[in-house]
Amino acid sequence: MARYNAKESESRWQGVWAKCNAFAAPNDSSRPKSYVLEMFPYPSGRIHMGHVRNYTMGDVLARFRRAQGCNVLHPMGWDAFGLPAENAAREQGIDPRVWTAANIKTMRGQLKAMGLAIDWSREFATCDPSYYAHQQKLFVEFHRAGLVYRAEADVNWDPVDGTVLANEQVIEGRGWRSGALVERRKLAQWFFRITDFADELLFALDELPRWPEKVRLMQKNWIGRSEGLRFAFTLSNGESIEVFSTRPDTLFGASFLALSPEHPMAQRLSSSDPALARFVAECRRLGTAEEAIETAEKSGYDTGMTAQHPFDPDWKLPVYVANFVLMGYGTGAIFGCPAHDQRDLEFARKYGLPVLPVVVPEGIAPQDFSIDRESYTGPGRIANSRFLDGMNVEAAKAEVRQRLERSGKGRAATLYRLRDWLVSRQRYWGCPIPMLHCDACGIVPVPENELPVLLPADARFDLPGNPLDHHPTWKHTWCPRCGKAARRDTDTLDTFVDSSWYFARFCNTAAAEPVDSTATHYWLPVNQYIGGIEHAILHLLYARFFTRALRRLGNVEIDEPFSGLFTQGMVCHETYRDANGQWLSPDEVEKSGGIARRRDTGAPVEIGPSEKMSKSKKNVVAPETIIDLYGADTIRWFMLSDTPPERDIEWTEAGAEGCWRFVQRIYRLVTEASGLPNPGTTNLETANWGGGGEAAVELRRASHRAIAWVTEDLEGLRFNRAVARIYELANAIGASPANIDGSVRREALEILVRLVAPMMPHLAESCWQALGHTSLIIDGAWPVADPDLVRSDTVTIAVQVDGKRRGEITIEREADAETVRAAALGADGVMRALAGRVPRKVIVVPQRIVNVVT
RNA sequence: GCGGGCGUGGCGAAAUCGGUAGACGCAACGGACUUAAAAUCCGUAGGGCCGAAAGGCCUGUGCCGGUUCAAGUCCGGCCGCCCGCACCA
Repeated sequence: MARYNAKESESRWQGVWAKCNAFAAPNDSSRPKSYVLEMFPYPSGRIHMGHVRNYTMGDVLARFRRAQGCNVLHPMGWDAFGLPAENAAREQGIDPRVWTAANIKTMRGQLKAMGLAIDWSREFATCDPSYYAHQQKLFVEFHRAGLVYRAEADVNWDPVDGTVLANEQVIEGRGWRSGALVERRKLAQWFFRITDFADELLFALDELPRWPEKVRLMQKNWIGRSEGLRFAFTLSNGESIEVFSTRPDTLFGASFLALSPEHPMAQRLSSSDPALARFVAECRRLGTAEEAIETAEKSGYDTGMTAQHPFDPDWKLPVYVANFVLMGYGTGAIFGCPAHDQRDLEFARKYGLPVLPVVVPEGIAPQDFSIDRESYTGPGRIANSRFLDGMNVEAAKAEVRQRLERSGKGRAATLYRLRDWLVSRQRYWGCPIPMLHCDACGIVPVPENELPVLLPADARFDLPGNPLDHHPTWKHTWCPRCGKAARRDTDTLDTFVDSSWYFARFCNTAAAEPVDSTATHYWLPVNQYIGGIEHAILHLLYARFFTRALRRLGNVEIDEPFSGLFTQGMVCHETYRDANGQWLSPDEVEKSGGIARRRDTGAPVEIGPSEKMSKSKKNVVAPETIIDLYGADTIRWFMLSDTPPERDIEWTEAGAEGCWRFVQRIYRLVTEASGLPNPGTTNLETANWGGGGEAAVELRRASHRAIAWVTEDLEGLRFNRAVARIYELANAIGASPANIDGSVRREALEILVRLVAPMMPHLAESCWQALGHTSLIIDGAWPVADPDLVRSDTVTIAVQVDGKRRGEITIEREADAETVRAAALGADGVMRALAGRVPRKVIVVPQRIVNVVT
């Protein structure tokens, strides 16, 4: 019996596909287009199981769409700028270009070994000057359009990576990459005006039905839109201070004003008030230790000043500097209404300030309502508020707004949590910012005919700091406006800029312009984007912004880059530790009967929980090892089986073996089938139904049901269910009688092979050939189910007595209710359960169930 | 604290328009083939009870309660786990 030789088959078919350029996508076609994209990889060195899962899912979809007759764009590239290359240069003295190119070479080979249906002619790396040149053009265009600006701001400084970071890149007070505690610094930096699009980016989330709810919600929260009122209080020293509030309806419940310790006025006052200066310094100290924020008690410093209530000049409120007021949000100053804000309440209790409820829940008399430890933030009627009394919250908000606007003290305002995107990085291995600093002319963009600004090839990495900055000559140039000496900007762009438009460049990688509008008009938006949830905010928000910016500049016509988004789960594995608590890798461990031992010494090993594969816990399995052992189809099949794609999957050796057995099983079913008519000569009308006739019909039904189910499951990216359906069909074929009609068996086998093809493409080609075909299965159409075979003429339904299953009946699908009722009452188990009792009621749900109620 | 998601066999999971719970896979067990092993094939299987068997009965989807002829699915209240944001005015 011939075993399937995966290694031979896979390299052979990969060669055949490459030779006929099978996956090259023309930029125009009469076929409908489908753009399938997985998040492109960072060339870290080797592909890992996460990549395998990601690219397998995308590949199944790309091949499925291709079989359905689409012109499919499925490209691959490299997110190739970034710190690891620069760190390698520092640690090993390797040129980042060389390091990156070597990694790409290795990883490209590994991806090709997976048999991905990729148009490799479109491949590029973001570190290619031919890519970043266009990015520099876009930067200059953005600058001209006012979408880029330079500003001095309090920024996040990552002391380990030695660079600033955007807000999105600070996770729990730490740098997203280094994990170092982020410090605040005041620096002049470049920003993208993403806040210009805050409303668009927020509201358009509702028009992305094929995005996960979770991601949309995360983006919504990140943008953090709140509507309210900005208005001023007059202080006892004659100055005025502006606050922002979403609850102007509670203005008569105010009992204090509070400024952020970083507020300019607090800073100024502290210069003549040493006690305040000490308080501000203390807040700053605690502020950076992020763990402290969580538990930090509210505290404040009474400035001794008072503020006039906007509606009553005789009502004076104390003015504090308080540790819980943030300078980075709103105006850095608030009015405190303790009864209706928990933070204000805690503050008021500590300093003995009044707590006056002004919103009273419906049905409670104002005098019966008081606040103890919990503030009240629900709806209700306004009380204790003069002209607002009796109104509901919304009406009171509107009334306060109108009065303050009329008196010129305030105006409606919408605030966002979202900040502009800081894109400067004090690093070498990135896209140079094409800007010059001239003492006479100020900031001057590099003229287009001098682009690209190339990275110097002779940078030194043995000095601390930014290599571009301490390069002896690179930054010195001449100002294109006045001709005098000027300095290049020595910062490079955040690498998230590189990945914010690569999907548009894929549409035409040879275009003279950054974005070919004809090609993007044809291909964009991406029909299905697939990647990890870790980019829910970062990359996906930036790419959405970039697309809108490109549209504003006339480069693209769409608002949203990705009409469908799928976030796949991680790949996990059991963890192992020896008696000393040292982590062990799976290949150092031998398992039998649930007990694990060291392979070398036989010493016992403790099996830990399954966690995301990571080098630190050594629970990694290298994809190339598995491909080498079983082939790409086996690893692909594993990634699709059992676990829903959005959940974390656990890699197990036993599961991989099971997949390998199935590969062999399919091959055996195909190669051991006998009595098959030649391809194209089957005749299902005149098939010989004698002998195994009933079985033949059953097999045809199983085959066509499989088509219907697998098609539906692939449409919904429910790969695990599609896999289960394919197992069922294989089981049905295996269980069918040996003498079954050859035409029927051929039909079943061909359907099986075609359904398997997007998932295990090499095996499918080999089987297709073994079935006598000379064409490639990748050129075959997706099978279509015969509806008459999908639905059978009879149905088997359960019969319940008082809600408990007591029997089942098989009956004509279209039988009327009376017939079903009679059959149900006559069923064995039903008669027994009734034991002569007369049913009170019989509920018949056609084609589903019968329930007999006594 | 706020927001979201999830709790189903030994394990991954199906069943979401309320209608036979556990499809399919992994692991396990029994058997066949084999000198033996591998590979393969057949069979068993939520738990419990009755029965020689065929089969039957009870019970079961985190817990408590409700709606319904019927609840894994809907509603109310708990418990547990995971994720995101976190003093955002």
